[in-house]
Amino acid sequence: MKRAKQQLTVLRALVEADGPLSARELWSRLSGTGVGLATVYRALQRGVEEGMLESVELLGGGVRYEPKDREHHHYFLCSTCDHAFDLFGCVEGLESLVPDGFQMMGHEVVLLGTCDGCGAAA
Amino acid sequence: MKRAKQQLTVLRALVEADGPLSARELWSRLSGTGVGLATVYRALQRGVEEGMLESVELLGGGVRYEPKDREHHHYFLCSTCDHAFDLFGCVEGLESLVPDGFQMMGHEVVLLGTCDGCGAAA
DNA sequence: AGATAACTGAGAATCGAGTATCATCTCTCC
DNA sequence: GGAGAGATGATACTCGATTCTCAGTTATCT
Repeated sequence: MKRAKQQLTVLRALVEADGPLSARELWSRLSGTGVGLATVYRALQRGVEEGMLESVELLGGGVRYEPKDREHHHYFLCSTCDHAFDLFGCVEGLESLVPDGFQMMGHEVVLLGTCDGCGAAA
Repeated sequence: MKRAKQQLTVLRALVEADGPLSARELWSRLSGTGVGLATVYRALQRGVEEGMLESVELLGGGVRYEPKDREHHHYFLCSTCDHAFDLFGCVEGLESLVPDGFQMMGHEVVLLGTCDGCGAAA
């Protein structure tokens, strides 16, 4: 097995994904390449430090990572396979929800349901 | 210290809160009453089993609990004090984000920023 | 009062996510 | 070819959240 550019392997997998991936999720996609979990974490941490990646937190706990160059977007979280998909576009009317005295700095929208693959299989 | 209805004490604190609380958050609000952390967890678990409570997961990891009888609502998460506040009202246009083949069963909206107290103090 | 079952608090045990360590490997530069 | 720096994989470790265990407490019923 080749050793050297494992971190690139990790970043490439992230760029090719259709949504943010958790460290474990990424690792399981790379099983077969022999990349260690520690290397995945190292690559992610370094990607964030260097500004190429950003971490996102959705419902369900874990932190996920994706390339930083994507425009503003939200996520669809499949309750069956637990995978998060990017959704481009945004919603209106959020400001009207903010109570007096509160300062809104950002927002997060997550749609829940079943994805293409899981819905078809069910 | 009286022993008997500690579980009720826990549930009452949850009903009086202005948003969902995590087990720890709830426990710290009950410090002074002598309620143990295990009792808080037991009360929460039991409340969920009996259908009085529901657990919600927001960004930031932890699970929070709130009474189940509240109407559809969303949350404002204060990045300073990390407390979640209920927001009543909802947003439009979510369906347009759903990709073909995906089935949306629900959605979650979280506004991020600083709450009344934290914003005023800053 | 006495018996019994449910409840409780404290702390130990468990679990998963993420980090640190270390010996080995690979690349680069002489 | 050899030395040194950085990268790597396996694994031990840390940390926080949650659950389990157990002995003592309290409520209920008689």
